[in-house]
Amino acid sequence: MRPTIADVAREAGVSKTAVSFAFNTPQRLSPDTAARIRDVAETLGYRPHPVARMLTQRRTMAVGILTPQALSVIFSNPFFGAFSEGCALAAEESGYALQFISPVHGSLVRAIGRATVDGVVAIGLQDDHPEVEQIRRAGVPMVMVDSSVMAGMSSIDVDDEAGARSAAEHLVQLGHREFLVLGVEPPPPATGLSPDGVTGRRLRGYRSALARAGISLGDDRVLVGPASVLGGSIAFERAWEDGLRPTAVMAMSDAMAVGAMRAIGDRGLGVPDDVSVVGFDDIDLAPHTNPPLTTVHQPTRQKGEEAVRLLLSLPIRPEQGEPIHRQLATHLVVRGSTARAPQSRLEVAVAMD
Amino acid sequence: MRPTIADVAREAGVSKTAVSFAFNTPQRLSPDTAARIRDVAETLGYRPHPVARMLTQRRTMAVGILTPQALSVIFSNPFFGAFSEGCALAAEESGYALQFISPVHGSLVRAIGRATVDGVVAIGLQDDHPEVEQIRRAGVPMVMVDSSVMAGMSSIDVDDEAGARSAAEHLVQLGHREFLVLGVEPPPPATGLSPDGVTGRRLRGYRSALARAGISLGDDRVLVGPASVLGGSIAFERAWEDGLRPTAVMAMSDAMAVGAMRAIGDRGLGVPDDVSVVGFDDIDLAPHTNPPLTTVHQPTRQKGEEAVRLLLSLPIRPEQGEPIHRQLATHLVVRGSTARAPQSRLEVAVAMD
DNA sequence: TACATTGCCTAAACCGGTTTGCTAAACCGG
DNA sequence: CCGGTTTAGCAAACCGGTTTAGGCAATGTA
Repeated sequence: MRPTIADVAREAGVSKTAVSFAFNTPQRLSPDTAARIRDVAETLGYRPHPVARMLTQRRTMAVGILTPQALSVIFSNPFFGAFSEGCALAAEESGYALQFISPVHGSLVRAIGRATVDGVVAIGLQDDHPEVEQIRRAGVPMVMVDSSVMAGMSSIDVDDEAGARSAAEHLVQLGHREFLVLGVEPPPPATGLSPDGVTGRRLRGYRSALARAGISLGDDRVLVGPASVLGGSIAFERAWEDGLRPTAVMAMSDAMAVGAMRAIGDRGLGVPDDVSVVGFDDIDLAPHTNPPLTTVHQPTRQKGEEAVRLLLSLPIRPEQGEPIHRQLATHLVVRGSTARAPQSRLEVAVAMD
Repeated sequence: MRPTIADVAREAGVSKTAVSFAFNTPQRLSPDTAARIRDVAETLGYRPHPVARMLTQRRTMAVGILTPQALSVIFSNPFFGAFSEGCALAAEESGYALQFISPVHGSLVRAIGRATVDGVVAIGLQDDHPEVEQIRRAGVPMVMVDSSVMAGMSSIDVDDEAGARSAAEHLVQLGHREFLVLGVEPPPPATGLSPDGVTGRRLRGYRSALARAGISLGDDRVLVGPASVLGGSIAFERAWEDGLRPTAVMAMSDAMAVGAMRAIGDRGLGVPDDVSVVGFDDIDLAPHTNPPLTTVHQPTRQKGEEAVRLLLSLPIRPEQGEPIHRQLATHLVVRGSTARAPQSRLEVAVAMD
């Protein structure tokens, strides 16, 4: 049986209070009493029970990272890894632990109900997510990342639209006219593509750059899928089977971009000679893909860091104080996966055989 | 103020017990009483306090993943991402949450002391880690992953030695004689390289294959560094500056292998024409690096899954029952980063200019 | 009619700590 | 030697739930 504070008190011949003091405010005890209590505790192998501590102190010293997707889906997404790293950095430097909150049996509300955290960083939650309102009512301080701006909630974002625009401009300048967009699919409970979500914002960026060049991007040229290598290659395959023959692919995640490159290669085409590909995120491995990936850089780690820092600076009572919104910059990084558009569609067709 | 069970009880005109029943064992209440209590709770916005619940039920429904490294270091390691994914899969299917436990101010014991988990999966803990004994005494059920076998502790491992051996054999068959090993550095508190740790086991594998070919691998040809792209390139640079001119690099992590390939490229050499590189792990992106990485595959996700499953099947009292050890297989995956050794050392020297 | 059973609900103890309010002894200057 | 201040430590209340051990009617049984 794990020893409790009462065991230590009995063994040391003092009150529970004294034992508590010995650990938390030793200066309220005579030095030798404190030392004796610590000794007894040590030999008994006593450690204050963290849960009991949380209950009385009314804080957990943990921040939660809430995602609408199952953890088993997102952990190997390098973007999420980098984001978590940033969160961890800021949390650790303030002595906070990190807890991941993901849907329990599909319910985020239930998950948040059983989470023992002092605050929550929510990433990728769509505003039309049916549970946001309930989550907000939970009364936990919260920072939204990569969501649409919500009333009363602080947020951290990046300039998705500008980033996407620069990607599309780059391709337009290279002479491309036939585009395919691979979007990140919102998790199940969402009904569709919110124009204010990340996917919507990036799409707007792509479209505005293309429009300026007189190109209109039909909805049939926008495919969505999970943000993974597999998701990217499946989406490209589907587009191909639908008869689309793009010379340029704009993926909203580097993982999808890599998947697209693979699918393109499987079709016997070359990147960037036959098809150009540009990603989004600029993950650590982007410079080392084959070919090196042209992509929109976003400060992913910094995003995590700032989110947690902002969260920890928030007042305890969420109602108080104005929400703070912060937007970080993005920029295009040109590497080897983009090149001039092939001379004619014919060439592409020939290359296919 | 967050409503408590007492508030609901008062409002509904029943006892706290009744409210508790309404949520946990409604069949002990008349249907309409239960319904009325739930209604009141709903309008008050009551949710049972998770910490209080943990305290009375003596369980947290969470499993901890313990790493000797700071989270801000490992989250963007794709290997760890995949491992976590496996853990998350097994945890989620049993309704458990996942918590990450990393050193607090350098102390793992302190970290484990404040962790509210029902069990721990410890990954990469060296047996000579000064705190293992204390951790064990914490009395939490625990499964060790990628550690040396410890008395009384269940464990999940992969066949590191065989994997490493197959990598070295492959290179020997390609005619290589000059090797460089890039090892994974154990985290700070460890004193040195334990022969029983992962690094030690893999090293043994490399050496045994080389020895069979009459090649001895001196300690000066084994460099260690952090398991990251940067760690790999720095380690290779150091070796090069020390005058080493290997034709084959064996890295104990894919991230390091990628870093080495980059450093090799920076020196004006080509992979695999001038230098062959083989990694370890087979991360998702390994097929998509430039060139595609030859590497030792290990079932990383499965390792996480099995670790959590084993943990959850363990008896509550750690002393009871025989510890279970399980070893998963590894195998070499040959891709494009390895080739026949260059004809002579001279060629390499020429290529340098 | 007396007695056991069942259904519904409660008071109080408990989980393992922290915090508040207080007391008794030691200490202090005058 | 006295009143006032520290110092050292304690008992009890508290955090917010769950669980145990009944209590009280209504129902079933002899």
